[in-house]
Amino acid sequence: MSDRLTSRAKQALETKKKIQDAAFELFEEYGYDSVSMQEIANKAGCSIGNLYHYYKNKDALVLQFTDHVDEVYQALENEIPEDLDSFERLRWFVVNAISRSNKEKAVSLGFAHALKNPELGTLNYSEKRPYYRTLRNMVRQARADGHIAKDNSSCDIVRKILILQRGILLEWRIEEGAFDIDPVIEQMVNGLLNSLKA
Amino acid sequence: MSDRLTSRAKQALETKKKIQDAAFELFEEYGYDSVSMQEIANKAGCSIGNLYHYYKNKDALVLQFTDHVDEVYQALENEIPEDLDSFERLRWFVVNAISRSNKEKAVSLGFAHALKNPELGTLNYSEKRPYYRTLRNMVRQARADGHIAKDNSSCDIVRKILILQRGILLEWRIEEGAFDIDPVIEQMVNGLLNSLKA
Amino acid sequence: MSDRLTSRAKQALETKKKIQDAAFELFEEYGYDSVSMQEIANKAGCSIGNLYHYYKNKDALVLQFTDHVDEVYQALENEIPEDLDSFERLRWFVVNAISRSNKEKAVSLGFAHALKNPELGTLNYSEKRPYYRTLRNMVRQARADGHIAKDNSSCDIVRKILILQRGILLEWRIEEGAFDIDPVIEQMVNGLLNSLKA
Amino acid sequence: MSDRLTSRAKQALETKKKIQDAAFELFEEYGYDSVSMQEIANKAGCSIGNLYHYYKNKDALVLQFTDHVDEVYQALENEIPEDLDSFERLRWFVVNAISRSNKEKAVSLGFAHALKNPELGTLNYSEKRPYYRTLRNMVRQARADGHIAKDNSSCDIVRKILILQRGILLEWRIEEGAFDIDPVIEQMVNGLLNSLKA
DNA sequence: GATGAATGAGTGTTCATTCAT
DNA sequence: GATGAATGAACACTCATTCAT
Repeated sequence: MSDRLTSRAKQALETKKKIQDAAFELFEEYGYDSVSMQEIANKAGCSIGNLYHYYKNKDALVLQFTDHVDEVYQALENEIPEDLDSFERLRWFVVNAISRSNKEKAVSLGFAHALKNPELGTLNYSEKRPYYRTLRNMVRQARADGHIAKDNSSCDIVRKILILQRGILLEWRIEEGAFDIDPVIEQMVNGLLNSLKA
Repeated sequence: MSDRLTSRAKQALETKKKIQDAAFELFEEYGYDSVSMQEIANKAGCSIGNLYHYYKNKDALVLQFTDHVDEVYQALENEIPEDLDSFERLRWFVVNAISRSNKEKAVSLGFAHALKNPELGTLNYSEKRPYYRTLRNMVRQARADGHIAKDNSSCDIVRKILILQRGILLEWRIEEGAFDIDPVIEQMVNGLLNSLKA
Repeated sequence: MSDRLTSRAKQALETKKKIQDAAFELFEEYGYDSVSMQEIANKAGCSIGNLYHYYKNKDALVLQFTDHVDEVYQALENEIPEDLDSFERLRWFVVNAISRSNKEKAVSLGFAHALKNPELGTLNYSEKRPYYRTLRNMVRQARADGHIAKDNSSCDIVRKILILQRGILLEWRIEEGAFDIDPVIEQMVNGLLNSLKA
Repeated sequence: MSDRLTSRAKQALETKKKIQDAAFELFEEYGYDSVSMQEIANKAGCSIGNLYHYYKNKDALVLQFTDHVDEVYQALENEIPEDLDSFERLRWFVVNAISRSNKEKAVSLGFAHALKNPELGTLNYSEKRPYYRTLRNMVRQARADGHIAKDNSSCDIVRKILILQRGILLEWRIEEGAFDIDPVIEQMVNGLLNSLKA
């Protein structure tokens, strides 16, 4: 009996995974709006009804990706090399956050989704979003430590970093990856942060 | 007789204007995809059929805005102060192009539309787009005149400028205009161009 | 004054002719259903409103062609050579009626229209339609004169003639004129009439 | 369990049948173009959406009928009595093909559809259409066996047969079945074939 | 005589979602 | 757990027709 349940549970997990993957790939290729639940079901090899067994609605399907976004950044925060000063920590974090935004399926899909659905406010600045809070704290620390000129408010600096990040990700989407992204990130982040230096 | 004709023509122009305005405002607020022809007709105070009397289809309604985009930039090119050197010309043009992108209905709606419909490739880099060509020529000139370090290719520089422009416009859209955009443009463009200096 | 009216009247006739021709050519090429009033107006070089000035509605536009159909047959009746006996008169009339059906724009368009709009009953047999009456009278006469076997009712014979006529016209439409129609008419009519001979 | 599945499947089949019948009857009565999907749904007693669950689009609804046309003729070919000579085989086949064209829903609806949509070329002569190929082969055989006068090419003969077939079917449609079709078929086919005899 | 702006019901089609099985 | 039949509102778009000018 328990064996059977286990195999059931296993199958359920597998099905959920299949749906997840199918949805991700289709959203990635055609965009949220252009993919129908039927198509996801077909690709996942299950019925429409089953889709709704695992996800309340279509939005829930895409939210599972965007929900991981903050986890990605939080993981990154823990990877910051210990021996850097607050300014170098900020530089390291920003460069790697942008780079990873681009490499992590979850983040890049979340970004694409947010672009197409601005009314959801997914990208809006909010002190509650862990990523924004982290960024702001790091900027504040660097500023407090005298690395950054005082005529730049931390709020403005965070905004400029976000502008850079989004500009790069957007360009990457537009040009469909037709350039070498890491040097561009490095150069532009350095350009920005150096221009803020005390 | 001529008065009568005029009054008919006038009314027609007014109706077209009403449709134009209604479409623009609805697209601006809810995005192209989320606005139906019925809603535009309602807001314009006319029938759906009349919408199609003036515009071949929904796309034609949005294209009337986006088609003017390059004209806006071309007009700007003619406004560049005469007495600047090639580097200052570039700086002036980029700062004002971004600023105007944001103020001109046509450009900002075109940008929003392009974000939602990346498959149209409206924003893709192409030597044929006058704006991109102008930008590239100005960068080349500044580079040829020795204002820009040779380790930056003009292609890369144009890309970085576009990244900045799009990042700023996107942030402005996301935050719904909740910050002072002109200083941000000025500072970030300066930051970028200074970092490229020879 | 009378000159002006005359020129007005002339212009009116010309406009009507233009509309007629435009409608005919478009119906001929694309079929009644696929041609819109707007397209006819464009081709005729006038406004939609003017179309309705001359014709009550779209049906009236096509009916002007079909209304001429009976005139065509009646004209033909008067052309029958005088010196033939009643059987030969019938043969002559049927052969020429079919041939002319195919050559006269009015008839061939009327036929096409009737095929596409069977619900109008345009082709239905009716003692009132002059063509059918003429045909029937000629058959009766030939039968009365002993040229036709009595086991064929005139009603049946008329039907067989119509079957032949319509079959040929239809084939001609289907194959878009890709065969020599007159010999086919001659041979098939002869084949039919000979098989009816007393 | 299997009962339950069966009942679901049964119901689905019934619904599909209902849609099929509703579509057929409406197309038959009013013609393809004049029947809307809404009307079919109403008559079938289901929603429009469900129509599209079973059929990709309106065309698919009519094609299910017309697609079977050649099968009907092929089945007929296999029914030809064995002991006939090539001329009698031809006569048998033609008489029965016409008769069956009229009795088989598929063929008669296909014919009606083709009449209304000549641009589709459904009825056009083509060596690829099995029915035309069969007909041609039988004519050739009869001709080779000396049953048919050499001054008639097989191509011409096939055309004449088709003219007869279509003329009869068309007349039957026009007169809405108001005559006894089988004797007419028999007599006219005999009349034609006898007139071709060597 | 002539214009064309305006109407609005109608078309085929899509799709997220529900629910009986 | 899983199915897929069923829903129906919504969409972009068409077009014969009217009527003020």
